[in-house]
Amino acid sequence: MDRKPLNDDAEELIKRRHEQSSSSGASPSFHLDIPGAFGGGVFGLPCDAEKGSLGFMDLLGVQDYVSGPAAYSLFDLLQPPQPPPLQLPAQPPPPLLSPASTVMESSDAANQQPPTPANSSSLSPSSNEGQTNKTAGEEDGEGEEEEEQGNNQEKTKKQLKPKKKNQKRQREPRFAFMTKSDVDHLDDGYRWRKYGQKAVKHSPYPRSYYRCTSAGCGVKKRVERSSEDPSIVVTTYEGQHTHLTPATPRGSLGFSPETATYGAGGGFGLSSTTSSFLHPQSNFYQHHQQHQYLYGSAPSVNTGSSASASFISSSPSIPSFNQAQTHNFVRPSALPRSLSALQRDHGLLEDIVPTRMREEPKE
DNA sequence: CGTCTTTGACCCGCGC
DNA sequence: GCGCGGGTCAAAGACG
Repeated sequence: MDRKPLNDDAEELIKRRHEQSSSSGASPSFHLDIPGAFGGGVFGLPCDAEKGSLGFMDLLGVQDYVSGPAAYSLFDLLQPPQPPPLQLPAQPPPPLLSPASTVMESSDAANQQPPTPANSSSLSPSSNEGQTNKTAGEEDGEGEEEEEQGNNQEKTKKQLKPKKKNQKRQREPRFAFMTKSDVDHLDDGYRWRKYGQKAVKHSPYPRSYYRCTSAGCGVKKRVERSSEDPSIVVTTYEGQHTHLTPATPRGSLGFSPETATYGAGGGFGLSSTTSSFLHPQSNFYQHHQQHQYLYGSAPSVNTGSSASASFISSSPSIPSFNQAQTHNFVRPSALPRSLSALQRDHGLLEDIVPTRMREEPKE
């Protein structure tokens, strides 16, 4: 499937920005203390969405950040309180809930596409991207299915897919978040199969590649530990889940789609009922308790718990998970400050998070 | 027995 | 054109 490195247009943009602003210094890291975060919601977004004042939205904010001080694109997008999509979880719920800093793909951001919750499956960036490359089913998500079916044999040889050279492959929307944890692979409720591991150039820690095991679901995620701060795990999700719940309630959360609200938002669902979905038994829950999530953009919300997480996203899809929260979210008064951790990260973050983003927003 | 992880090889895009 | 790095495949092994 996707073979293209993280070089989407967006990414390039990001990189450019990154270069441009590569200077900076350090920014204070965000620590979001979300009280119910881990106990209550999937991503720490407890039922009270509120707490959220920052949650996902923050991410969005970041996005803007990336795109430019100009605006809160995602924010705007999300603004209209949309009915919580209760259906497809488009985005994989990152173990943490509140994304702190998100970097959206510039292209998307620019387009400001409203996140379509329901469309999770089609997360298409509706705009152009989708068509451009995705044509023949090269996509991760749906495309994969086709490939698998039809090309299995051919594939045997390993990726032979003739791809059009002219077209650059577009990657699915991606978003990354950082978590402070001892565990690399956080259980986010979905089932993932590890399909590769690679050494990361600037990091002593390898990067692991996972794919959602659900049939037809091409969501992928990469997990990498920050070289600078081994305690930080950077997880990048790519694509949107085409199924409601974790593929198989096998080990993770054994909840059914119907009950899982977390899926509602498209992944990060933070619906008010979210809390119900976390079972104390679930690994997820445990993780929350054990890990700290760093929120890059979060101004201090805080409250009680000590969870910190940073979120970075480079995809338009992200919004999807926001939606759930959309109705409750509050526009962060302040842009994401900076992710100290991110700044240091040289791995995925580099690709995904523009330096600028990591820095303090300067106006 | 089925599923998942590990691991080496291969392919691709990009920079030089 | 070449080399590098990233991403993916798939066989083999490990595990429950």
